[in-house]
Amino acid sequence: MPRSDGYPSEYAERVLEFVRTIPAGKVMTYGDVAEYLGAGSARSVGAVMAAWGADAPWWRVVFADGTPPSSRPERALRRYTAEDTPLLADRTRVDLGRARWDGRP
DNA sequence: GCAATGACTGGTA
DNA sequence: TTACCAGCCATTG
Repeated sequence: MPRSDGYPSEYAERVLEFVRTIPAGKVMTYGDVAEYLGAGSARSVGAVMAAWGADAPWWRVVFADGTPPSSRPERALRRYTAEDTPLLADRTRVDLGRARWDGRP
């Protein structure tokens, strides 16, 4: 949910900008985003995604175990199929061993 | 400004 | 394996 003033904080903008740089077929964990960003924490990144993630590829940011966030996991799984993101055998979690982005082009 | 909230994580049992 | 816990910090009321 956006701020009542309708404008994201500077921190939120940085998070969203970085998430948009994650290439299709790759993912990062909340903790990774915070680390590469050099600010905040996994929890705070989650807060930003919950508030502003709708305008970003939120399905490319997952829990540390590869589980996609939100109350709409089916939406995320559909994206992974479309982007050829590697999944685990159960097809409910991302295979972080192969899909985790190192942050380098 | 303070307290509660949560799309987090790693440790412990 | 699952369940629970303390620490974490931007956001909200």
